[in-house]
Amino acid sequence: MTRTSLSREEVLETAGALVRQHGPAALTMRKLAAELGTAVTSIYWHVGNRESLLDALVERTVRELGEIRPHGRTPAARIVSVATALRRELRERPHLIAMVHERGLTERMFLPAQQALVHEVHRAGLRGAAAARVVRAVQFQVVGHVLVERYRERAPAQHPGEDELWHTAPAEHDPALARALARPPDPERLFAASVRALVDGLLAQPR
Amino acid sequence: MTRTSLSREEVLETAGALVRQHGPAALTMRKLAAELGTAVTSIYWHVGNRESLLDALVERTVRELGEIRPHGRTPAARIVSVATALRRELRERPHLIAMVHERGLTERMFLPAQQALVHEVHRAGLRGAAAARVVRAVQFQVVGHVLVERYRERAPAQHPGEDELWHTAPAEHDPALARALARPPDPERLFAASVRALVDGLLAQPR
DNA sequence: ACCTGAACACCGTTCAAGT
DNA sequence: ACCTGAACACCGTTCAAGT
Repeated sequence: MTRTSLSREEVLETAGALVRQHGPAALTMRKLAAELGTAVTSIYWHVGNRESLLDALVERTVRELGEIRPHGRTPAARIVSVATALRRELRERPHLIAMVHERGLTERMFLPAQQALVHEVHRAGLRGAAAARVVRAVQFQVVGHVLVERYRERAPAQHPGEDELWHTAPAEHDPALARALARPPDPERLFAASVRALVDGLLAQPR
Repeated sequence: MTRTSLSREEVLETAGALVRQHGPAALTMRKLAAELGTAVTSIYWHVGNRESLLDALVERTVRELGEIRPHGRTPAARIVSVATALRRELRERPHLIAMVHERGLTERMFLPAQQALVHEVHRAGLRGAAAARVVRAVQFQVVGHVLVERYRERAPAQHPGEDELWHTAPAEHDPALARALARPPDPERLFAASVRALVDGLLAQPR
């Protein structure tokens, strides 16, 4: 059983599918070769080695990140809409962030959202270093939040029997607070509220 | 050359040192055995396997996390001081966060700071779900920020020749903004400003 | 230009055998 | 109770040999 000749494109395609489904750790050269129906060593001819294969994969995924169109009336609302859109883009590619960071492409990944943010922050009347600060703060906030969210999702059981631990200090006298903290957070709402607060706070700060 | 009999304690100690210096990926059972001067298989008798060795390491590090004492005058300042202290604790254990998350111990790691935060948020006059939201938002903010910071530090070159990419849109007419964004951010100051803005925004939100 | 299998140096883990 | 080496199934990568 022979197969049509292998191409770099096909290697990337198949590797990408494996990463999307099972994460980068599950991408072994041998499994990839099996999937492709070739000898392991053929892959090396096309993509060099595992590391540069992943590099190429990340490159391509980053390029895929769509342009971001803000919407909303107030400057704050428009900035929040950019954050929300960025979060969605990142969550659609669950393995991207970590891979991007490991390769030093964080700034590059930030770009589409950054341009939109710069525009909106400018519209909000901020200039220079103050404007840059807002842009950066929002970027860090979004990426950080998505990272924590993803970690929490992958995590098993979470909070092993820590209900008891809550019965301390002020939480005792505020059962609604204790209950709220015992429940797992709703990341979507938490994200919206946090970004909103961050942006409000930043725009209110002295310049 | 024989050695005094191995103990679980000694295995954890040595493994911990290796992880602190070179990260969890560098901890191989064989290197650890070499370090300890025993056969690889001896380790298995004491700690089961690599995974439970790492579990134990994380357990112990989480327990090490110190209590957090807020300071400052205003409620906002005190909450920010908790965030800052938590950030410091986490940065002192650079490999902890990822390992904690992978093991579903996020909530546990949050605990010391959480208790302090609950107390301060209560003092600020918040109750119930609104208080919980502030606590969670600050926790996510801190952990997320530290994660992004760490990724950036480990990253190589960062922003490969993207100065040009900046010469677009509004940045063109605001050279101070363009310059500020071209420079790598100062994470310490960015963190302080972000947390401050977040807390201000949260405390100002309608309840 | 492209593909191959053999071989090397590394992993984590199991197991029967030692004391 | 504790330690050992041999062995197994996996890695990524190199290389000489094929077409």
